[in-house]
Amino acid sequence: MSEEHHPHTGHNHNDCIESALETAEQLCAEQGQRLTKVRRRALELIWESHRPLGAYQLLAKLAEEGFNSAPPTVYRALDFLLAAGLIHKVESMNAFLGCVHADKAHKGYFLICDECHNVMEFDYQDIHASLIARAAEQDFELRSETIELTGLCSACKKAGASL
Amino acid sequence: MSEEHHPHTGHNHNDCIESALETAEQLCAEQGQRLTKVRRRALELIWESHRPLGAYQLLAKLAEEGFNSAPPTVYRALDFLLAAGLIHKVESMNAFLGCVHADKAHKGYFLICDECHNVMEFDYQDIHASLIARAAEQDFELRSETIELTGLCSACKKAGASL
DNA sequence: TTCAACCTGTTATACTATAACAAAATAAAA
DNA sequence: TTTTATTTTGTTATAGTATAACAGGTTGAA
Repeated sequence: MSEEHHPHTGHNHNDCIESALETAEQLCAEQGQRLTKVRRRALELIWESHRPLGAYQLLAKLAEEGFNSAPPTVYRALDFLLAAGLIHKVESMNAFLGCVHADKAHKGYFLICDECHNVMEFDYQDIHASLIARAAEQDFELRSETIELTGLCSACKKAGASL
Repeated sequence: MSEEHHPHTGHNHNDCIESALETAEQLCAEQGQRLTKVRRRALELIWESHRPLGAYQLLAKLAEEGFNSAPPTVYRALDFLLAAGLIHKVESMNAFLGCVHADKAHKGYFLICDECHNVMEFDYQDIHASLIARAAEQDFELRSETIELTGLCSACKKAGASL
């Protein structure tokens, strides 16, 4: 596979994928979870995509490689990866994204570009704290947070301005 | 219709519905938008439900009342109401909820109970400001926010504790 | 009244996700 | 090592969510 540079951050995405997979192996080993072939490959394919990947897109890729091509195959793999905290689901897109902080418990907050559909994950303690405080005022016990912000990313803003 | 009291806030929900409908009429009139029969009734049915209502649940209710019962009917009404800011979509539930502040532009932030599936809308300027600031740091121009928090509401927490 | 814009009817289909049960693989116990 | 229990995968079917495309009707303005 050739080196790829992520359009927005300019990092080497291959390194990302590798390190994500290593982390996943470790994490599963520690917790006695099995990162089977299909689960591992699903995670890798999700990471190889710069954008969130839909379940059926993933299914098609897996099918090309000889994996079973019925929906339950991919949804099971996704359920496993979600439960293990290795990926996130972007609810507003019905799509899945590699989690950049799989090694520590965290919530996924996303910036989603309307133009290029790239997604940046960010993690912010101050926002998290505000949300918890807000919920507590209503006597609400917070369990999970879906924070998905859409708009224009830096690159697309520049591209739009130059038209 | 009999008086109903909202399970969580104890308010008279009928008053809510009435005032929501009035606001909707006004808003549409001001903006030269047509609140047609099916749109009006859809909005009313969404308000009559204490919980977010799925598109096909809404479709069934409309069909019972003699409206056309094909999916585009309900999705068109929903699209209109969403665009007018009269309802919100709860992405993590694929369901729709009356907007409590239709008269002023705002983002919908939700507390969703895992047990009873009731949803509370809240509106918080400090969180909004934090999110904008966070996005700006990434040179990201914010357009819309999806904030959906799940957990246990006050009532269900008490019910659970007494088991 | 004629036109243009908008709204609705209708059929078909695409996309997203899960139920239910059978078969195979793996891990642990005997 | 054989048996047993548990987990994972295969397979078929179906449920649930959403839109495309085009025809027909309504509304309001020119």
